[in-house]
Amino acid sequence: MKTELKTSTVESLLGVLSLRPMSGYEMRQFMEYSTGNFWRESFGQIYPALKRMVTAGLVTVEEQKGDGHPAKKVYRMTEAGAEHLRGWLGIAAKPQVPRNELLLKVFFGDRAEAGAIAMQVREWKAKEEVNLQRYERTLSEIETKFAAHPGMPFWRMTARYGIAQAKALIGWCEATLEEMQGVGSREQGVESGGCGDEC
Amino acid sequence: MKTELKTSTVESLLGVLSLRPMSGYEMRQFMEYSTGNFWRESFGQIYPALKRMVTAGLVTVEEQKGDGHPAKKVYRMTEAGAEHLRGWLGIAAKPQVPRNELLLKVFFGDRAEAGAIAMQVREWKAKEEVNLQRYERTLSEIETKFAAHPGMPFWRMTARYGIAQAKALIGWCEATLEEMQGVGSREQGVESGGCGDEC
DNA sequence: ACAGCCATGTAAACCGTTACATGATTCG
DNA sequence: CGAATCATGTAACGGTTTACATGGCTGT
Repeated sequence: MKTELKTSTVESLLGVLSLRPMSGYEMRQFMEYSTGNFWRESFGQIYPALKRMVTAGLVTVEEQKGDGHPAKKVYRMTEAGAEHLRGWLGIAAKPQVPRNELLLKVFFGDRAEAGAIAMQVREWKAKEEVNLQRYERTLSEIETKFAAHPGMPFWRMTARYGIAQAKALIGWCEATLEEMQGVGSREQGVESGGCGDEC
Repeated sequence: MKTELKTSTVESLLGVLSLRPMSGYEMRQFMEYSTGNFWRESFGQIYPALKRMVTAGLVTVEEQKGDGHPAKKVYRMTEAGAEHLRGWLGIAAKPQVPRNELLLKVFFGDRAEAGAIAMQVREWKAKEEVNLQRYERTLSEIETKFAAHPGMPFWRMTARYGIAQAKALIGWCEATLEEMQGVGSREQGVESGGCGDEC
């Protein structure tokens, strides 16, 4: 029934518009502080997408000018848009190609200068600890400020996801750092990159 | 000192070549079963990158033909290549833009058909459980088959990362599913996508 | 014979960010 | 008056996947 979906820019914008009518500029701002930890769109994606969405009848536009601000185009989701969003919410998310540069560096850790990888793991741990605190603040903010909103339980779930993930990563960093104490990548000996006959 | 790095295709190939000389085809195969869970490259990236790497003096090529197989180009890392790899391993990994489509759907969960999101969380949990088992098999395989390899401790760390992550996600899925029992997205009432004045 | 793997490469399409261009308003 | 923010849009660039083109060898 649906033609193959390749990306979710349109759907993420519909999701935001399902909360209230907004301009493209506001949509980006909204995403930045709400879904910013797991989804964001840039203007280069948003404006062309909105144009297509109008053509497809998923949204309507209304220009607001002359009320003090610069001209603003307010988009409003149509019933067709709501249906499109519902349909998208019902189908499984496409699995994403995994790419984790830090893990790649860890994997080749014995090729690195001694201590180089451990330092990065420490830095990453510090960053995740900051993230964890932020997620926890976000969680309590969601619970207090949007207690009455029907979306609140779902927003809370996404915040808890961040918390669970951050905690797991911090734990992994600690275990990894402990193990790296006894390993010592390429202190001596392994000097040539020319590759002997290991493997 | 280093000119700005934009991507890590070249470095990932150097990492693989630091283990032993290989053809482009073999590099992809190797990545698929070793770093496949957090890093992979496609032929469309690999072959052009190898060409550039030869020009830059990071690797040398040697054509092997007439030994039964189709012609094969075996690449070997140079000392300059090893140095480049070491340099890259020493600098911090660029933070990646987060994109998690499932979380985006959870966030807009109250706009979905009742049960639609819960079903996806269940499916995701099942998938992560399969992953977890796979990571655990990988871990014991690494420990037994490569016990003597200097890279082993690092490979083991990446496997443990997968295990830690999978466990955290399974836990989150369970908590989320339990909570969704009491929520019930848009059973009745919220019919219009036209957006009232919530928010 | 045909499928499937080995092996290399190119071209097109797509996705996405960043920079640029423009201009109004607001606040210090 | 200048900087920051509001606001919309386009162009260029770069990264990545997918499909295509080619062909030999291996096993059933």
